[in-house]
Amino acid sequence: MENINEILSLDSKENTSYFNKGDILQREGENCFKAFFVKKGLLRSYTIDDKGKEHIFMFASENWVIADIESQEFNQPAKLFIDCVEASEIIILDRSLLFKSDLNIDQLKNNANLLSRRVAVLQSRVIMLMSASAKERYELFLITYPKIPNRVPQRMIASYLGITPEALSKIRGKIAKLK
Amino acid sequence: MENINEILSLDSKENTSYFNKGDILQREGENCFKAFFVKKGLLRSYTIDDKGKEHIFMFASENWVIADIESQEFNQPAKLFIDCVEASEIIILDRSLLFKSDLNIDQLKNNANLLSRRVAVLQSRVIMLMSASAKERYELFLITYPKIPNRVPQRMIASYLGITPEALSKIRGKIAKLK
DNA sequence: TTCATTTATTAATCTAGGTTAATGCAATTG
DNA sequence: CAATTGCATTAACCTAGATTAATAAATGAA
Repeated sequence: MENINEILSLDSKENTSYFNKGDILQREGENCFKAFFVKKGLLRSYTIDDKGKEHIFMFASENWVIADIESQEFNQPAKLFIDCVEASEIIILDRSLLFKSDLNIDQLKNNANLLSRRVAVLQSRVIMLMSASAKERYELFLITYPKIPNRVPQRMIASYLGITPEALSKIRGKIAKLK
Repeated sequence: MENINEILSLDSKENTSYFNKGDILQREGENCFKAFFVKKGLLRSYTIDDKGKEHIFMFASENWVIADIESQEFNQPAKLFIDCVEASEIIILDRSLLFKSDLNIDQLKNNANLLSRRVAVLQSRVIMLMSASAKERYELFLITYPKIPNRVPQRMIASYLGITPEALSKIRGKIAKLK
């Protein structure tokens, strides 16, 4: 198998793995050379801090790739857990594919585009976290990812926004009252 | 001029621009197709929110590239200001260089590496903003970027950390007292 | 179906960090 | 040089969101 595009374009079930809701694909502390392409379902990546609190870094639904790029980039054990929010069909990719020597120009350009898009998304996330209130972040989340709220529990959205479920509930109450 | 590596490897002064402290290289709302490679000096990128408050997204010192990748990626006018914290020598690059059709494999791989590194840095920034206290973020900043604090005013570090100068001053007071 | 677990909501407190404001010091500028 | 402007610090007060806790509804397992 030569590259990501080839792998993903294959429609065979041979390279697809099937997971149940709650299955853990990657744990903190493990070696991590894998990326996970979501054919169907919904994954999330998250840290658990010293107080045992989860912080969701990212959701990945259909046609997204999720991975602990920071740990891979610096050759460290995983910082992120990755697990299934829904039963999911996943293609497991090896990170080395991104840098394999036999990739052609188009494949490399495609990789650069994927990474560029990811930088863009993270840039806007950092700016939001620094400059917007919890209510503003929630409202932007609803606009940016309108399908996610129907698929994940409230408390995970709160975790993604960097607030507690209680705070999100209060915000939702306030928004509902205004309408 | 064919690609970034070639441009940067040239030691001529022809492709270098010279700026003074405070000079603005990019303003919010402008078209932005440029990236700025820092040969010497220190740049920063930042937003200004609706209350007029600055939020520093990134510093770039020697050998780093700074750009508003989000706006470029989504073909939007710039969200970020970019200006000089110190007098600086800058090579101005066009974004299209990243995707030019005549780039060779090694150049493309180099681009992918740069982007990958950037994703990694942003991942850790997001996780810190979500899960660490202001004091923890400050202490990590000192470890991660030990040379920056000597070159920028306190208030810019506060802005990078997502807190006010007053809060940072209080934190520094507390740390100093413990020693 | 029943029982247990997870989830969402509400309310009473608490606190990290924001806001405002005053002071003393650099650093620029004319 | 004086004079203005910008910066760091301190302190009094304020607030968004955290914490804790109690309840009720939804989900899921046996």
